[in-house]
Amino acid sequence: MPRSTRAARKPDRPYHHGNLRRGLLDEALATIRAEGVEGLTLREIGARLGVSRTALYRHFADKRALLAGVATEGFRTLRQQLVAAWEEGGRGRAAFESMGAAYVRFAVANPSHYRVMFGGFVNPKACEPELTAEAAGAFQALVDALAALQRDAIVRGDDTVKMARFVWAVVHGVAMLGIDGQLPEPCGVEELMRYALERLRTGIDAAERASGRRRRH
Amino acid sequence: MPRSTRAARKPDRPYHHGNLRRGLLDEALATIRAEGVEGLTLREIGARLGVSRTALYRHFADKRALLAGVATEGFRTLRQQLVAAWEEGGRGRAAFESMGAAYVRFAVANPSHYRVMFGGFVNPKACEPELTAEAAGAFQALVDALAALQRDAIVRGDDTVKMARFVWAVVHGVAMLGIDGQLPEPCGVEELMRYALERLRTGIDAAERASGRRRRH
DNA sequence: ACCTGAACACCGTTCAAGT
DNA sequence: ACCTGAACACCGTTCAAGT
Repeated sequence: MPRSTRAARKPDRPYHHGNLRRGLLDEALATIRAEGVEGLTLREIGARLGVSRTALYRHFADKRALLAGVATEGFRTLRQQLVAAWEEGGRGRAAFESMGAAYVRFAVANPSHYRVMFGGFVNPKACEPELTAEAAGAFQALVDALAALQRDAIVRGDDTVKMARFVWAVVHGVAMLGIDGQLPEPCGVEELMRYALERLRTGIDAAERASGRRRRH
Repeated sequence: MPRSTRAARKPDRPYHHGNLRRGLLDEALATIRAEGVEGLTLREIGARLGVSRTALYRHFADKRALLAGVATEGFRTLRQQLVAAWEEGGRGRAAFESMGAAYVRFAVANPSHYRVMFGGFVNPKACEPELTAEAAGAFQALVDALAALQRDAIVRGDDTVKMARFVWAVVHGVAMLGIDGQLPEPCGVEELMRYALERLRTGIDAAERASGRRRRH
């Protein structure tokens, strides 16, 4: 009876499944979220979608390519959350720190997904251009924000990319240790992030630079 | 003919292989180093040691336990290199920065080993007490050094563990990004580490604290 | 105590065949 | 074009049996 909803469309495609690629990515992410990367099997996600276990190979070269797809979407979501934090925070220093908090929050809220993005399951050699582009996009959000702060002389005038990589390393380090369970109370991931932002601030403030220069001579 | 070298010992142990546990750990690490963690198979390391592929289960509960053993030895080596850098550097601020460099150098020189230690292959729940202890020992080297710097009023008087975790996050973040190939030139892992140490310094110097306080009011 | 060999239940991937 | 089903070469792990 719901046949009528299809009547207006093109002639029945006997095998379709709407968008199998989309379904595979969603199901893979759901499984990873629930059981971790090591719990992901192509056979089970095929079964869960009511599809042969080899149907996947029409949409992905192999399992690694599927994981690369999951990682790609992770970088996209991360970038969106970073940009949202930056803009909603008012594009100033407070907004920048809000970005850092958002970064760590994403990682802690999606530990398995984050691990797919950074755990070495996908190598960033040029093989996956979409993944490379999306990862670069997320990093660019950080660079853009930092450049804006530099324009207003809020942070040091160092090489922007270098400074951005440093900030990235800090939040990535906090996130990774948190995910690994290496930050038991007291001083869990949230308190450490708060502290890291404080230390980061006095480490990159433009005002600090002048007084640092003066003291050193 | 080399039978005589065994004559002086206890009666022949027909199955021995010296210390199979030791051999398994060495062979596992060699394989991981050469082919990555995902290239490690119990069958092959058994074959390489001229031993049945189930002999391993006399010494390790399962594959995870073997990996935990490899990780444990990684933390031991890391601690030794950190302590060596600290002591040979003269136990001062320069020595502390030398420790940071040694940390990143270890990770970059042994990427696959480092990933076994931090890649989520072993979970730090109380299941592996030896691993937990060795990881804590490596971290303690950092805490001890920081405490010494605090005693000489070289760095801020903040909670030592919190400060140590922050420094750990920084070097861990730099190391991880470097291993993942996320730090292409310019500004590779070495230059970033140099920059990170600079920013870290003006972030934790005791002198900075006073001037920071003054400026804020 | 330590090791073996066969067996079990799984896996990713290939490929000829179907619609 | 897209999907299937059988088959292949692998895997970690168990367990009764050997010495």
